[in-house]
Amino acid sequence: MEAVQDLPPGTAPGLRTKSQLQRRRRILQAAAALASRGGVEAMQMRTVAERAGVALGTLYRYFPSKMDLVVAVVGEELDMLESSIARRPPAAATPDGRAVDVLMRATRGLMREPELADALIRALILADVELPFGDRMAGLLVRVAGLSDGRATEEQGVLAASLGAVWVQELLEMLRGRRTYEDIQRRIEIAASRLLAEFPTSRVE
Amino acid sequence: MEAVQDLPPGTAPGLRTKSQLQRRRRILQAAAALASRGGVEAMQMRTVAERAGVALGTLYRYFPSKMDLVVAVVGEELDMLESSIARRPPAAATPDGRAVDVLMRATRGLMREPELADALIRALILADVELPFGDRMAGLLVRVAGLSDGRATEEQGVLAASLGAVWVQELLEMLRGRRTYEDIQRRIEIAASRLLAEFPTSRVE
DNA sequence: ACCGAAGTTAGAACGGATTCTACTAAGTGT
DNA sequence: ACACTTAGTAGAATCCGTTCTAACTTCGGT
Repeated sequence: MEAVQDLPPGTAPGLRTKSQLQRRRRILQAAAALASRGGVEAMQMRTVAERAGVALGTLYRYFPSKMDLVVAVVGEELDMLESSIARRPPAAATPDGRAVDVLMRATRGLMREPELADALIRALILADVELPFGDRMAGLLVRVAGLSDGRATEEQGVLAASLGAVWVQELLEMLRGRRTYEDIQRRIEIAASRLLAEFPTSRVE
Repeated sequence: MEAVQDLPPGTAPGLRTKSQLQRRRRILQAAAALASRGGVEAMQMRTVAERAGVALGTLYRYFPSKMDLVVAVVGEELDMLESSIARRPPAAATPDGRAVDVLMRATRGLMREPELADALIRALILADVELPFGDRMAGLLVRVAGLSDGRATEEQGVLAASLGAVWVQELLEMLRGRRTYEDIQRRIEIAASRLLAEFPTSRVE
């Protein structure tokens, strides 16, 4: 948990050779594939290593713990969400509408692989690691809500983070079978309308 | 072999003899004590059993998994919070003020035993178990916000649950060392003012 | 007082994450 | 090419949650 010196925990900084990048990719791919079947429990470190054609020790060199691995997988998913949003930005007229749009798009994405989603969300919450997940999601929401990109006020940041928290909670409830997609949509809309509607200062469409 | 029907997983229903109640109490106490030191990892099932003067198998008979044990410990903490609130209800004038009051009181309580808090929160979020935690906290907030006790509208429920989600998230951040008590207070106030201020019926200001 | 069911106990056994060891392969500077 | 640090491999070993076993108690009913 401590001595993580220069290995790539997050995205992929100092990987020297090409074969290392490929190893990393193979590992992440194997992990995601396994998780999207049986969930966390199917994604066993031995199995991931084997499936990635890598020794167990090597797997642990790349990802010091199972959590780190899961966090990395989540990071990739987030990348995909962000690029999807860049490709087709939310069109709703109001800030809260756009935020709901993004969150529900992410929800649909996760629902496609419920086992994976379950593993990811739980690991995220558990992680001791530096995970810019909340921050990243909040930043995404702030941006998407159409607020001044660079200079969101603290209040805006707090509100976006709050909406993110609510979303995560609802996802968890869904994974526990206590919410349907429609439930989540309705509830997120309610929360978003309170949290994000008409920001104090600037620009409304 | 299968039909293990009425063992006390949750609170404490059908415990026959007095000695069983005492065993249960000793177990919970040992668990809480251990967790309030080294956190989850210090609260090992073998250690709990030993410290409670009970065989490992017995521990597992009372609490079928570590999670169940943690959930039970949390339940006790919640009991204490609720009775504390009954004893000295929040005095603020507005619904959101009262909610903030309750949440910050709970926060202070948890801060007193950070390791315990950490273990509990994480386990709770992870738990597959039926845990009326979110519901219980949301119900508490609804009640405390001074809304019609029995007949909170769906919207009110959603908003209270949302505030609960935000609070849990902030607690997690605090346990990760990324928030101070003051941070949390400020952020919860911001979220609460949006989520709970001026419920349909009673408008202030 | 006795029987059978359910509760306890000490301890072994199992499974999966993580760590450790001893060894081999690859890359780098000279 | 040569020494050397670094990365990778196979597999044993360790740790902890959980399950299983076999014998011992406790308790309620008769």
